[in-house]
Amino acid sequence: MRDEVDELIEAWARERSDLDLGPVSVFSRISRLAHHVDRARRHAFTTHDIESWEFDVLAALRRAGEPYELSPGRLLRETLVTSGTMTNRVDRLATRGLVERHPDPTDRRGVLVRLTPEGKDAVDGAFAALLDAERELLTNLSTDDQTTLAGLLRRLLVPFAG
Amino acid sequence: MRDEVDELIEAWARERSDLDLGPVSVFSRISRLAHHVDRARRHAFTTHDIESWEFDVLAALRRAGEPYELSPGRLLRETLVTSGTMTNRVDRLATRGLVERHPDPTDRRGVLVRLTPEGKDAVDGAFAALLDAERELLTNLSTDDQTTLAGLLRRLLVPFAG
DNA sequence: GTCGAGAATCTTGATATCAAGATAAACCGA
DNA sequence: TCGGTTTATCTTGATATCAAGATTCTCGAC
Repeated sequence: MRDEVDELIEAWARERSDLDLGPVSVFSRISRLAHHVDRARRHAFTTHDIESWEFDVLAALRRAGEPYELSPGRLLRETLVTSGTMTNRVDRLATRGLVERHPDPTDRRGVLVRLTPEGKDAVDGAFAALLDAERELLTNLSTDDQTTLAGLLRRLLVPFAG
Repeated sequence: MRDEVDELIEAWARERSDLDLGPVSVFSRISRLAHHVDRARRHAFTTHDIESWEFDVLAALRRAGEPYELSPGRLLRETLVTSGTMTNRVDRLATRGLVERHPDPTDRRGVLVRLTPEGKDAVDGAFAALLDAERELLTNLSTDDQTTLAGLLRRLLVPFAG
């Protein structure tokens, strides 16, 4: 079965038979998959009246466990955005009542962002919907294939750790 | 070897042992890899005074082959952006002299975007740099592993074709 | 031929993001 | 305890993107 990237690579091969296009077969697929999955995710969240960026923040707080509290700095490292973006996100989530800002008792420069009960309900509902949608996308792969794939992706991701 | 997503999944498992987190192990890695690769790509392009979005458009024209000409509609489907975005991109590339707009002789609604010689040089140089950078990221994988990975990713991507 | 549905492109307005800089507090060596 | 460096957060200004709508043209049915 052919995909969009097969065509892309054939086109390149016609024009530049001198190049090794191996990297393209991996990274073009990763980029394009990320784009499509992003759309699917956004769609899964519409039912739950939540946006992808909101989920990313709420989920980081949720999986941190009780008392569902992290600093903005920690949140921006978890979600791969810049500090300005995180300030803006927390502002808007606080306006919606899904998180609250509290002063960090151990560091007067610091702030702790805490999930409200409403935020916890929202993220739990959205996460269930997200898992359902993503499972749907995996139907073409056996459980073993999924494990293999996750393992190979991990090996690409390790160098970016920390 | 552990990666960022292993920690993310362990955190979720601590909080929600009732959920099957299989999909996360695949799609979280794909999203995060896309983000990191995007940064690496941007960095590879800085030397060539070109931006990622510029490369995406120029590359689509380049691999189309002589006369390096595609419609805006075709370009936006290749690069997964909306029509407003493509209008803006072509405007800026034309200002830089890397592409030219020509009327489509067979359809008076239509336009053809054509690569200039400067645009061709720019994209060929940038592509070489991109392949080098991406090859670097693949050093942890054998050729066989890369083939396996590309094959598994293809099976995820096929449903999005068309 | 004419009309209406659909297609191709561009325009507009709103928005989220980033990079760089500002501010304030903690830390640490002398 | 003082001063300089680092850390944490927020602010600012510029920019790229998207969604929705406007415009212009094509094409087939009748």
